[in-house]
Amino acid sequence: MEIPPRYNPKDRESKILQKWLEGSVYHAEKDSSQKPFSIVIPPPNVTGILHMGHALNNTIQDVLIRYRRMRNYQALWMPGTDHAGIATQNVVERELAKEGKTKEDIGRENFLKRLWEWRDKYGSTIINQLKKIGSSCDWQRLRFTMDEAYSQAVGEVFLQLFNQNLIYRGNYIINWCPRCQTALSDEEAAHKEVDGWLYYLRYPVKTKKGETRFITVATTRPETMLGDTAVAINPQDKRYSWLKGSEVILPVVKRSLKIIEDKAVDPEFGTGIVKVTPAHDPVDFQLGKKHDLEFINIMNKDATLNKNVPENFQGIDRFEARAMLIELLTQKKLIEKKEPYRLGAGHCYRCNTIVEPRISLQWFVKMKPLAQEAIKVVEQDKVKFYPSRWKKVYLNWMFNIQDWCISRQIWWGHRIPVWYCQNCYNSDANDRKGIIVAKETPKKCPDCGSDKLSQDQDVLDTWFSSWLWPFATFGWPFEKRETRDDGRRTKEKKEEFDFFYPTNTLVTASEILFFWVARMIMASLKFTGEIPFSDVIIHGTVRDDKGIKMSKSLGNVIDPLEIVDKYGADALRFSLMFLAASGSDVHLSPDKFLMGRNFLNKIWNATRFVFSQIQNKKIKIDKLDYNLEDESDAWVLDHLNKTIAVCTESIESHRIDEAIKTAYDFFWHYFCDWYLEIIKDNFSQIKAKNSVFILLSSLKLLHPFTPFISEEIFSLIKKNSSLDLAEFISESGWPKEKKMNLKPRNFAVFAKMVDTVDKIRDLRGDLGLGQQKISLEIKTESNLKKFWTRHKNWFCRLVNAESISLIDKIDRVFYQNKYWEVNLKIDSADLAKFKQVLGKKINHFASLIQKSEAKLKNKKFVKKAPKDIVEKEKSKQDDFSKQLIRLKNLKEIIV
RNA sequence: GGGCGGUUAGCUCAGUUGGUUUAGAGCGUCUCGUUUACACCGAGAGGGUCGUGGGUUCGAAUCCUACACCGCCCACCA
Repeated sequence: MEIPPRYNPKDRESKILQKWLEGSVYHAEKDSSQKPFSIVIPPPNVTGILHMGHALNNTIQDVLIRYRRMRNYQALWMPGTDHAGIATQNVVERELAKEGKTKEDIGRENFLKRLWEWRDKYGSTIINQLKKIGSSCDWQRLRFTMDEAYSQAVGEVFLQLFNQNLIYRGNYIINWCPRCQTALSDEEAAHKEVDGWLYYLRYPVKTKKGETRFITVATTRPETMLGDTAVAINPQDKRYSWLKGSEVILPVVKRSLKIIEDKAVDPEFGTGIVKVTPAHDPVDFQLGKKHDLEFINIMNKDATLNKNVPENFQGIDRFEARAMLIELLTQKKLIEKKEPYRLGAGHCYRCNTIVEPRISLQWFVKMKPLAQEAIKVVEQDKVKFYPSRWKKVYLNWMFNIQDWCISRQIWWGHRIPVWYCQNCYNSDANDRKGIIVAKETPKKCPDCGSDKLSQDQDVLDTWFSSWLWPFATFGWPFEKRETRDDGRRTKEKKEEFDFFYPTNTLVTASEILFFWVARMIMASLKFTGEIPFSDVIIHGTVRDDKGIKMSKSLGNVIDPLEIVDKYGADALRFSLMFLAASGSDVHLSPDKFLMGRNFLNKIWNATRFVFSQIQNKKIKIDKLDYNLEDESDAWVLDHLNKTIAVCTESIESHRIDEAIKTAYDFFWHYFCDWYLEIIKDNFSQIKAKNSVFILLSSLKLLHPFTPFISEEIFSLIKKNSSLDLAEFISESGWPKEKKMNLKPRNFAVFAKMVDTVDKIRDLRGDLGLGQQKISLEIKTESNLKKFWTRHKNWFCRLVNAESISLIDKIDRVFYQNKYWEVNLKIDSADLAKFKQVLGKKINHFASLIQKSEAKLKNKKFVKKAPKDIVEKEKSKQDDFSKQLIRLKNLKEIIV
């Protein structure tokens, strides 16, 4: 067997991936003999291209899934993509624009055709990328939110909610994106601070006595004044009591404004008088409803001003109109002043355009009734968040939940399953007459019998389909059809659903806690009567090395696929998991991935070493076993056992970074740096088998994190041994602690030996010995002499010594512990330097002793602290004193 | 305005219920090393009054409190 000295992931990963996919290793099915474990993927947008956030999110899920799979669960990771209404439509619209066309030019039907074509061509891009980074989803189950079966679920949910009066249609103020030309939910209009101005406008007033006075109102959006229908003051505000009975005239428009009083007006802010624009401000909208004001919509869909404003403003964009107005009002001396002001403005989460509050006829879901149960399950920890602080955030949002605007004025998505009777439907009426909600196209209006029906033009918010993801992906609802569109019978599907659902863990970023996680909990409880998942892991945001969120528009992204290309998917995954402490943000720079690459190379070379030795010595590895030849075997096994325990416990408690750090540390710093170094010149058959055992155990521990290299080496071991191994490492089981009769004293003594190596190496440095060979004199108790003889060879090699003599009388002690004292015999040394070091150490120990003494002299400490702590302190002090004496002696002798 | 998180070595971060840590890791810096697994390596060094001030305690990086700075989320101050 020829193993090259460098691991080259590029060659191997694609082949391994191929093998996995062909072997259907990641397909899970109902199997009553096994326990289920399931995760649904947060479906990436079909338009998605893998970014670091995806890599982080999916690697965490993959670690959990691979771990469970190895623990012999039926581990199902349900994959799929989201149709991403606005985002996808935008992409195809841009494509059309390149051809000089708009979607209106080609019509709805053709446009949808284009969208499906686009999806078929590019929609699997991100899926292939997920495969490339090793995501072990059950790819046979790939779902899409606009699949036929999935769409059935969406329709069913709309119907149920409508029938239960939880969906209604009405004219309300919503967030309107003038660029996407659709309504948005509150969550989709991200509030961001914007530098702007607070303008103080003067409105003329005709008082009861017929005088003309002025009032001043403050606004950040002067153009909305064209839609003003009132001014409001606080009823307590005596300054303006004179206003009652006067007439306020809206400048430019010359409309008479109502004067209303409302507690909502803060007398402290601005001038204490508010201009009220009921059709273009959420607060004013409420005021308008309350005080029965006139609602004047002044904007078109694209935020140009409409025919309800004076002619010279019609067709002008809102911001241009603002500038024009300011100029005009300035001329008329109707602007008192302007102040710089930071205001919060909603931005479209798809295109970042400032949204416009606008009244329009939309569909809404009543959320309060849905929230009740979803609050309970989280309060009672039936659904748990990791880290737990998100619980509060979730609950706070739930308590203040607002109704959800679900209609979107776009074409790509689930068409709203509503038909209006052209004969008897009246959109202004507050009843449901002439509204037909159905899953199939209805023929006649049930109210009047007319056959003139027209379907709602809008589609549903994308999240209205993704909130069903944990159960709709399994084929819910089950009652309605005999067979599913994938040919499987409904009964089978239902059984499978019962087996895997509720799912176990959801892994997601905090950004979609409200968009998605909260809504899934509500939908699942409502429609399946169960929680969708019991654990929610919320990971951090991926940032660059300056701490700025990675985003394409800022140009500070690191492309995960580039990292895969350069260093391999394993390196990408390893570094991400190593750096991602639970819940905290991940700061990345390209060099962070070197850590992963280097580690892979280390694994590779450890394997190379073990197998080259096995080959050279013609050792046959025919059985996977572990034997204690000497203390080194016990010592390293003990560490392996601890590593397995910690790793397992860490993954179970969602502390993934800790798991990988522990495995890494063991492999590199115990197995490679010590065990392999120790056995190098004593590579016996037992040691060979032990090495293979440890290697295999380590690979299994690492497999969830670095699946490719562990699979590769696993099959390499399989090929080059007579071991009876499973075909894939994922089928070979999770490592168990190997119980052996390990005598504690044996590895305690051995551990001291390891420590002695460290200390002698330090001394070599302190003495400035360079490459000088030394010889050692060791004084130890007689029953440890055999022990020393046994380990002499490797010990000399690791400290660069020629010989060790075991003596009974020692005249100089460079190092001591409770088992032995060591003298270094040297030809020459840098004594000045050493003296300095000794001085430093003497001071160090002196101060430690002082601290320790102070503690022990403190009667309260001795009295109140637990006994073992006090004992420990005493022995510490004892040890320090011994060291101090030794160092002082040494200093005297050596000088 | 409310809430949350952070502040530990030059950088990025661990440090789980206060005492086995004489505050650790990775990267970077410096020194030494090419002894046939690995220079994508090995051996070592330097570097921290754990944001600041109080408090609780025998004992605080760890718990409480106030403050400072940084970041995030929510909210209808026009």
